Amino acid sequence: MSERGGTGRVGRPRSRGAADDGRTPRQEILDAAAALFSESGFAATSTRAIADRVGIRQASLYHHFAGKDEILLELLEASVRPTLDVVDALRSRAPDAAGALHALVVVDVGTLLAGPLGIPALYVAPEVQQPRFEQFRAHRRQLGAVYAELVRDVAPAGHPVDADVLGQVCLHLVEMTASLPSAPQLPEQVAAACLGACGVTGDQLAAAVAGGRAVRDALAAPAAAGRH
Amino acid sequence: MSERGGTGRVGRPRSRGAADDGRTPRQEILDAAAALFSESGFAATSTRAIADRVGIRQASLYHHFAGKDEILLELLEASVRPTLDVVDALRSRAPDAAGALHALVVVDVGTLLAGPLGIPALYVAPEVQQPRFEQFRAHRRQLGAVYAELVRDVAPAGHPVDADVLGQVCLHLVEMTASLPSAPQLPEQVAAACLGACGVTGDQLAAAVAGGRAVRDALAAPAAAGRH
DNA sequence: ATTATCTATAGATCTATAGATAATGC
DNA sequence: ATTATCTATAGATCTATAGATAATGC
Repeated sequence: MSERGGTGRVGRPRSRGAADDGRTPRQEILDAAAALFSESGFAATSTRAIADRVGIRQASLYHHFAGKDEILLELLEASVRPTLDVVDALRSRAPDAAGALHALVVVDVGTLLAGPLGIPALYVAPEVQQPRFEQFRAHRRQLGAVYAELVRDVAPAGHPVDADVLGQVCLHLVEMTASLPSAPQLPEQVAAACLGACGVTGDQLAAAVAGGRAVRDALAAPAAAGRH
Repeated sequence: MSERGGTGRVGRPRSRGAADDGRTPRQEILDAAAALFSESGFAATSTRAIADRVGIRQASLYHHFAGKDEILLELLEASVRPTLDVVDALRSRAPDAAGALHALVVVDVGTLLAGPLGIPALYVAPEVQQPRFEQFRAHRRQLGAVYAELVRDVAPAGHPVDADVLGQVCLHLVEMTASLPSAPQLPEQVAAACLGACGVTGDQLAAAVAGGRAVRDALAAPAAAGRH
């Protein structure tokens, strides 16, 4: 519908010609910034470096973003939004808390592994704790609250770890996964580690794995129908 | 032996008089830098800000450190050195791998909680992954190797999480603890979570807790004697 | 003489704005 | 007319060095 006129695109051409995949300039900037933030850190990455990597001039960034903060904020939000979008459907379809926790971890890890791998490492960076990124942190807290609730129902009575601590533990384990060397079934492994931390191992763990798989299967098909 | 002359100290006095605790200027700088790095991040903290906090001029930092990198490197090293120093004695006194892992986690978490709480969050920061901090990363890897070995002997056959993954999991859990709100018995809680992730819960966990405590008790007294 | 600080500053950034330019769209 | 880019640049940093200064130590 928009690909009418042919080759040309609106606006002054770039001096270094645009290497054209389908990405919008905005997406090119996000990709370049994600790579550089992961390599060098947010504060150490200049707007100049981002623009160079995209192949535009430094000032041209400001046509697409108000500043560096806005770029990082969008990268952070993009890393939690897909999981938050699916969390209600997931919980409503789960047979029990352990199945829900397993499925949530698998989905969340999968989402993070699908995005730029360096982003979750920035969640705990001091920069991101500052007020200018409060919007992202509120979303992450929202996700953390879900982990906390599930964990409370999963941990057996007498388990020597507080529910609050376990919630944080699961959240962090999920987020650190993107920094790990890739391993087969990584999302499932991390889910098993989380359940273990909550005191669920052996046969109970096997049951939770099955429950988690069922939830994800249930999500795959009817979710699309439910959206209509 | 050095406190002879009385009140005065060598060198030109500070313009804002030195608020004298026992700390050396070098330690004052480390403390100020740790606080600022934790609040704002390494790259975002200027040498000016550090100097201001200490109460000296920016240029005076360079009398004590070659640059900002050296300050961070020392903070990082100070956070792993105590645990590395004790790890051999700890392993040799442990009844089994589970007891050793429990004791190691408790000691390591305790060490990190005793230092500036923001430092472990910097371990995963992109800046610290760069070659200039290789010395610290080598030490952290050394500690990580110990976790990996212990975990290999702790996890029961058929546990669905790879030993490599578990080693990283334990290391990260230990390190994230310093960012948690304080909770009673936090080091022991984290140790229990690590053992759980390795598939050890219930009675086996209780045994490991007892083993871990025995190791730490054994370390407390004879270690001092053994050093003579 | 030695030490720890100071003042001053060069050179290298880095961010964000103002305004020009070269395309397409109507 | 609208859009996406460009060029140019002001103003604000920030790091690291050079050299002066004000203490103590011998």
